[in-house]
Amino acid sequence: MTTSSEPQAAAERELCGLVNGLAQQIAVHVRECAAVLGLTSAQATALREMTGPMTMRELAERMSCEPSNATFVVDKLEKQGLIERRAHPTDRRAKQLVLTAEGDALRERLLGLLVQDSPLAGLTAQQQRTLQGLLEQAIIRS
Amino acid sequence: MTTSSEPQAAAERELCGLVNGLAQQIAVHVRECAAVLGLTSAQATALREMTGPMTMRELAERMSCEPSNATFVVDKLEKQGLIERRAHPTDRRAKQLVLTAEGDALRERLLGLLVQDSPLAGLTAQQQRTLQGLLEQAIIRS
DNA sequence: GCATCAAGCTTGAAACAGTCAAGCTTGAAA
DNA sequence: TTTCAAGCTTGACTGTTTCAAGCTTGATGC
Repeated sequence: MTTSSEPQAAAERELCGLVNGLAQQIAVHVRECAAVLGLTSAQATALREMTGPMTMRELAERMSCEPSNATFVVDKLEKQGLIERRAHPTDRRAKQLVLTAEGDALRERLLGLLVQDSPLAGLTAQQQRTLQGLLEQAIIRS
Repeated sequence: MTTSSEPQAAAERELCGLVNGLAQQIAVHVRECAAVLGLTSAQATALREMTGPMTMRELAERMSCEPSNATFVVDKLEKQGLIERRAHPTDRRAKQLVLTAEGDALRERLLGLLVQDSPLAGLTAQQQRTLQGLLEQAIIRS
């Protein structure tokens, strides 16, 4: 049995479960916020990652999915008039994605909703800072 | 603009993004570990939650999904000979899910893989304990 | 200049995930 | 025993995601 001989592994398992639980709660939260604005989860993720003009590939990487998937999601956002595909200024192969005025406004509303009542609201400002530090370290390392 | 007048909100946004990033990394990690064993993410989640015999409903709750979805996933696991639907000892309506010997062995391998190279491996034991405390508080509150 | 290969994006097919409504069997309670 | 609720399954449907294939364009080497 690895259980009794390696308590460290057991602790990591438990922590892994906790992070998974939090991740799931956040996923639900994102879906709910997105639904309020008439978006799906994937669309909300795309909108959230659109911090500025970028190419399809960049967006796909930020969403950690295939470019073909990004194509699908951007299609939907474009149909809703939230995003535009423009010609890339220097690379004629690439598209430059730009949020429209409505897209930008909706993005602001989305970010507001995401913060509100988030699963992290139960932590104090100090605790949030601590958590942020740990997360940054964990993410950078991997 | 809420940005300049509310620095607190900006900090929460950043933290929210970090948690989302970690959640995504973990999702990718789970998928990769599952793929090594010939499983999908949902199948791996089900296997991970099978800490012992339980009903379909219990499993669905642990996976935080609908029972019909659990039916779908258990079907796949059953086809692979990893899990069995038995008659429930006291309630004839319910099924009792039990891992087969192969299912149990695969579960052990999965848990091992999940811990290995997890996005949390970059933290010390002490940091992991701190993180665990914060996550427990965040999850309980919401 | 031109051939070749790689990069960026799209398309179509397919699998997977997830919800919802409807239906069946069974348990529990009036 | 009648009625209602619980457990599970099925089927239809939507959304997500991946993969392979194909097109255009950029970059590299001859």
